[in-house]
Amino acid sequence: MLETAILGLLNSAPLHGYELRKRLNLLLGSFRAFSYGTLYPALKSLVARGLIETTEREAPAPAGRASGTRQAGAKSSGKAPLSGRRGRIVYRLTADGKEHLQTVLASSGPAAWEDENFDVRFAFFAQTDAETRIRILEGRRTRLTERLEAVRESAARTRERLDEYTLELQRHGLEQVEREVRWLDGLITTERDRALGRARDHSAGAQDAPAQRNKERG
Amino acid sequence: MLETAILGLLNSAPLHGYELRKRLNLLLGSFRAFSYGTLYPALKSLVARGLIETTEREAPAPAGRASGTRQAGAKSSGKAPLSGRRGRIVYRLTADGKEHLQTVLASSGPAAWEDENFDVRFAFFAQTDAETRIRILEGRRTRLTERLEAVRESAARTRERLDEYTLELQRHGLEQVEREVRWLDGLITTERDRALGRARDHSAGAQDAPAQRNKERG
DNA sequence: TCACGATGTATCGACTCGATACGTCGTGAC
DNA sequence: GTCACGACGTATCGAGTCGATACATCGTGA
Repeated sequence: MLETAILGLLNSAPLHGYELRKRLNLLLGSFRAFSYGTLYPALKSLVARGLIETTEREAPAPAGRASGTRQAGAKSSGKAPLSGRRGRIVYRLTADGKEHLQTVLASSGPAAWEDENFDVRFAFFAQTDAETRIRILEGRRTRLTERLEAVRESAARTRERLDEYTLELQRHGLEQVEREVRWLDGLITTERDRALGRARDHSAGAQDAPAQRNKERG
Repeated sequence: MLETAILGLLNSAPLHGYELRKRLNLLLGSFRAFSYGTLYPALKSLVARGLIETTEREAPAPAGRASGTRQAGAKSSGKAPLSGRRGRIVYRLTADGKEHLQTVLASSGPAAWEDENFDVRFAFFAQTDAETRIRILEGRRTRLTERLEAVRESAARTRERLDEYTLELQRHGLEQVEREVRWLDGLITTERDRALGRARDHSAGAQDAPAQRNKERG
């Protein structure tokens, strides 16, 4: 799923690795944080498969012996030769990459709503059509409800022999998941309303409020 | 941290791998789920370091050639020779293991409140003394507050160029962490009250209510 | 009788993280 | 002036982890 995130970000603008990682971790907020040990191999793989390409703008290396020991002395070549710091490697989507991204963003199978994928898919909902959005949200909701059920049942079978702290940990975990389900409910409702409003009456373009109208649901 | 969880569970009773994993995943609830690919190497390492030992009760292998190809034919040796299914490998804490576990449970350094350790430490709070519990809860709280601050600041610097869904994802992530902080607040309060009550007045043993009195703080 | 699922031990490949290395550049303390 | 420090920037390594899988036993029920 890192790959999808990379493609999604590069779809807006070409970026180099460092910036890519910053935006990635901003995008996913407090959910996940990818490290360079994950990012660079993924970039390499994407290049190898022709989905992205490197465009070495602002590279100070003249030609040949690119990453050699490059003797000191290039320091005096004036400051800011183009505009950036140093030879960064800027990545850009290829035509294949764009196509692949569209395919992925249009998919709404089980893979889209598993733990490790959902937040990335959600982050690019703006590039996903409404039907797919709803299907993914509903799939995610079902997935969480199932898990809730499994944990509850499993806990019911072994309740008596757990100490208070373990119990509290379980209670808190369940509560977090329940809250997540309610969050999804709000999003689904908003999406449905939007879809209906758009279909039924699209002349009065006033109530086009975005998806976070579900703030004050205690 | 898997190791601490294993030692903590084996401190109550000797267990075999399969049962250990079940309890592990019940213990950590919806937080984490360790797989066998993690569990068995960890067990092996613990045995090698002398913190746990195997006691092969209920083993059908007679002697020698223990894990050899064991020809079919042992099937007719009567059902339920002892009580269990098959030769399981039961693990048990050694004296060194008990000592090590006590040392770990008494520690309250930064390692105790990081993401990957906190829930395991919390799950064994019943075996941890009150002072350590409070220190870990407060450390965890500080950690989360710092992260909250960092994400908020980082988001403030780049707010304008994010679409509604990304924004909503961030908002939701922040809210989850805020809720976690409030949960910790409730636990810390409860722990402080308990410590005070125990010190000031320990004759009226009626109000010894456990730690989940913070349910209806919404 | 025999397929299936629960129980049980064990490993492999792929992925990810955190630490680290190496290097450039701007800034501010002294 | 210089030089330490931190931001920027690319890259890899070891350790830990997951999911899938393999293999084997046993009870149950079609």
